[in-house]
Amino acid sequence: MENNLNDKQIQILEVAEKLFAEKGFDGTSIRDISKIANINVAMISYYFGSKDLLLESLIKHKTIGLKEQLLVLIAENLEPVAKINKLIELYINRINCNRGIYRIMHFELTSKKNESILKYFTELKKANLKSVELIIKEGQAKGIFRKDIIIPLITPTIIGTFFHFQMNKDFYEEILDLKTDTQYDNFIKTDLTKHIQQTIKALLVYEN
Amino acid sequence: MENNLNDKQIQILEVAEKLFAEKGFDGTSIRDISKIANINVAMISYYFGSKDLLLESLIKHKTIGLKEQLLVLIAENLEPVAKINKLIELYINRINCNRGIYRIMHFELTSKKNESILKYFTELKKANLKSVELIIKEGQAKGIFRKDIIIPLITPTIIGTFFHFQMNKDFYEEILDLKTDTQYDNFIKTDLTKHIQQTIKALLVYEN
DNA sequence: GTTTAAATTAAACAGTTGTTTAATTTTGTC
DNA sequence: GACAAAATTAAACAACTGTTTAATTTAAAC
Repeated sequence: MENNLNDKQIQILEVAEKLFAEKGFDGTSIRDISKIANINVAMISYYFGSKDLLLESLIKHKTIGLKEQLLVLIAENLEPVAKINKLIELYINRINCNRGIYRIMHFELTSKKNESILKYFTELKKANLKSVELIIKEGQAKGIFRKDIIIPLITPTIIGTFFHFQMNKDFYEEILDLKTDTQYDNFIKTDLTKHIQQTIKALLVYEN
Repeated sequence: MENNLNDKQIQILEVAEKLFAEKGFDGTSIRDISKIANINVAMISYYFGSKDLLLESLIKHKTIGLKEQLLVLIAENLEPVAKINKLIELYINRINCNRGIYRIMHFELTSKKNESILKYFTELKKANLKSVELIIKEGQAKGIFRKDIIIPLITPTIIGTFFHFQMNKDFYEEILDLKTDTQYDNFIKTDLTKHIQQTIKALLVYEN
């Protein structure tokens, strides 16, 4: 919760995020980090206490603000479908801008059983789920969305689709002929986002 | 491709899969493996050459047969929707039975740039995509499926949804009140599978 | 300018890592 | 039972791991 991070600490976190995302938490040594960040190894222990606590700081540093973003969205006066679409955009954009950390969150946190950070995550996920629930129930009350839906399974479809795509970046770049990073980013922002929105809409509104 | 693995080698792979899935590739030492598998450390190098080659053997050992399974499915005489549903079931079942290895595939293989194994995977994915393509185009030809769909994005939705769910097992167990492993497995086999099938069907058949 | 705290450093620490060695045991073949 | 190949072992290897130490430099406060 504390934000007392100086520039040097943030710089270290930046490097750590990049390396953790590239090579995994265990695959990255604090000497790797210190070398690229151009600092002494001891500085990491000095600032963060340990490698584990460094990860904890990193995650907290990168996830603050998400809850607020969701609350703003919910308060907006939008049609249910438009609201869901905006939620999807928000998720994709958020994850896309913080590729590194979200990847770490998925991969490392299932094995690492750091009690403190695990609780933090559960709370984050619960808040997310509550937001999605609110939006969908609003749509259901208005008679626009189906009612035979398991709401907690909506998020896996949104985030899971995006994640699987990101996870297989090289493959989809080849298959979809996305030659540059800009093309790839564009595809995410237009086609992939639309695909997910279309999917969720079809699922929610579909009437047989 | 070679199947000349004796019982002891397979036993080692079994243990390795379990540990890699639990603690990651880098998080698992060959001593961890040898201890649990009740063998000498040197046996791993003796049988597989190195830790990297052990992973390679493991992956190849666990993915043989997938391509054939898909070909059988395609040849079946089924309605397009039924075929897609069966494809989804096949994916989920396959991944569910090999949780460990699929998790490794996603997390480790993006960082490890083992040329040989990466090529193997690309080929596997291409074969998968081709199968999906065949089924969907069949449905399109019959006028049942929409034609404005980016087919390569179907797989991410199927597998991504499932994966994200698996990745957050503890969370969903709590949220959905799944108290035992049997309940959890049951939920996957019924509700989650149905959710994904419903999602894909809505996406493919939906007419606005 | 002196004093005090913070920042930074190189070196050392004790474990662990993947791998190799060389010796020994087990197994199969004749 | 003798021989050769395969399997198994304990020990050693050098490199790397996260962390701590104690000394030194820098910055801030007075």
